[in-house]
Amino acid sequence: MTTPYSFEHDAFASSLHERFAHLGDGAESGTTVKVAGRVMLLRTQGKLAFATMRDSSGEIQLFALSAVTTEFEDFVKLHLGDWVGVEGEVVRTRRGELSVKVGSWQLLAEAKLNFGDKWAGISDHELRYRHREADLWANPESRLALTRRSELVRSMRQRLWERSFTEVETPILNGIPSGAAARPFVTHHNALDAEFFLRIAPELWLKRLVVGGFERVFEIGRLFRNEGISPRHNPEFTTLELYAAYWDFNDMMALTEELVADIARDVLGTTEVSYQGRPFSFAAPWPRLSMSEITSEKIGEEVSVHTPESRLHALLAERGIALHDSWGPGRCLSELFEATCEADLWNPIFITEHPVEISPLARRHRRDALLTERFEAFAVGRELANGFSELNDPDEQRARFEEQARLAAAGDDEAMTIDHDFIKALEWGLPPTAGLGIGIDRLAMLIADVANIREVIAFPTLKPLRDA
RNA sequence: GCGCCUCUAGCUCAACGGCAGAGCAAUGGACUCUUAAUCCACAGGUUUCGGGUUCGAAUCCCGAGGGGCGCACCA
Repeated sequence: MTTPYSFEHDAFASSLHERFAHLGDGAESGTTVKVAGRVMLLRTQGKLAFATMRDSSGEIQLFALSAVTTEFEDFVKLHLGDWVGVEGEVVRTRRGELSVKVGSWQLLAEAKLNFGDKWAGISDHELRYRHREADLWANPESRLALTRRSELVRSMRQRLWERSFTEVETPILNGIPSGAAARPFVTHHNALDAEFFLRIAPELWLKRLVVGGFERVFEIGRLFRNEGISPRHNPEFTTLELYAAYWDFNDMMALTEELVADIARDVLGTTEVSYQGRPFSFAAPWPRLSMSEITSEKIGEEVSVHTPESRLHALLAERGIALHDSWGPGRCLSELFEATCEADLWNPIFITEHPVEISPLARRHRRDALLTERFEAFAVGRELANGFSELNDPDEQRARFEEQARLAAAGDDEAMTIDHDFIKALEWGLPPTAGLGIGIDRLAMLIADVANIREVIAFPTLKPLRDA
């Protein structure tokens, strides 16, 4: 069967429900519209037929009558899932359902596969993720989650543009993986006969743009980390990273909480929501506690990077955490925090003043040289954002990289690689600058109220099927 | 990478050591206001794959593969 190359439609389901809300039962509007979408349900009744048609906006009933509808015999043979274009009058049936009384209609495309049980939909996770196109039609909440994500990103861009940030794009193929501590994916460029790494963070490139004079830049883009997959981890994921010249980490925390609360209001209309059945608030300001403060409070004794290492080791041992040779007091404190506090941080909170030992790109704290002016925002027990006053001293950055190289030599396969081009950039002068990173997928999970990161990724990474 | 759970018709699920079933979808038919329409009829399967135990395996055991959850890694 030949189907048309185009169909000119002039109405959406949801707009019809708005425009004709006051049309009485059994009344005819006198208005003819053209709508298009997929047949989701079909009820035939002799010389009448009722179809529920869904488009991107919602659903509208199609009311076909043998006396009115062209090719009525074919209409009643439509399959669930078929795409149709319909021209007809807007009416409300005697039973009160707003409908398009089908005059002429066209089959736009046939669905040769069905979309699952018309009541239960598709619940098999594997089928849903491998064939999201079917999931999206069978399960409206799947489409809603991806729509929320789209609205989130749109809001984020608008809110950053409003604040004079410039959106940029930086390389995904990198000669060295830099800007974070993570295992990279490796690929190969044939013509250059060179090894490339998919980026694990855009951080160093973005700071080079600040050196170049972009005082406020941001990038929303895909990162790739060669790590385990879990309900909260996809190997490719999306982050916002931004940098603002002349700001410090306090300024950046203020932006973070405002930005996220604004996004919640833009997308959901409120900052007060629930996540997985539990109340949750995006409202700013968010509490601020240093890593040392919250950990001390939690374990009931004062701990910090100045605590004797023997005591830190004992506290770790009490909690069954295996100590690694390379861990100094900073790493020990961080491990203690993660083990005792992180999972309980439900509403957004800033944890600040991370040890310099675990923050090779952050500037030393102005009041304590063992700490940095860094913050992480946590929500629902997970890290939501990370930011700091940027280290802008090239000599110290070189020394920090060299320390990372020592860790790598000692067997830490996630220690940062030394980036000489970045050090050179700092030698041209990076003004005082603060940076921020927010995991878009993680934030989308909160906004969409879903438990698995795959729900907010259209096509999440799955193990390829292979022949036995 | 490790542990636990899981895989039955296109979809949602039964059967849990004794003939592999239902609803929906599909197919044929009835029906002029349906709402997961209803009714009648018909069809649909190497029970993910490969071994094993047994008189007999969807069911028990071993292995492989996919998926879910937890741990590890991490955001």
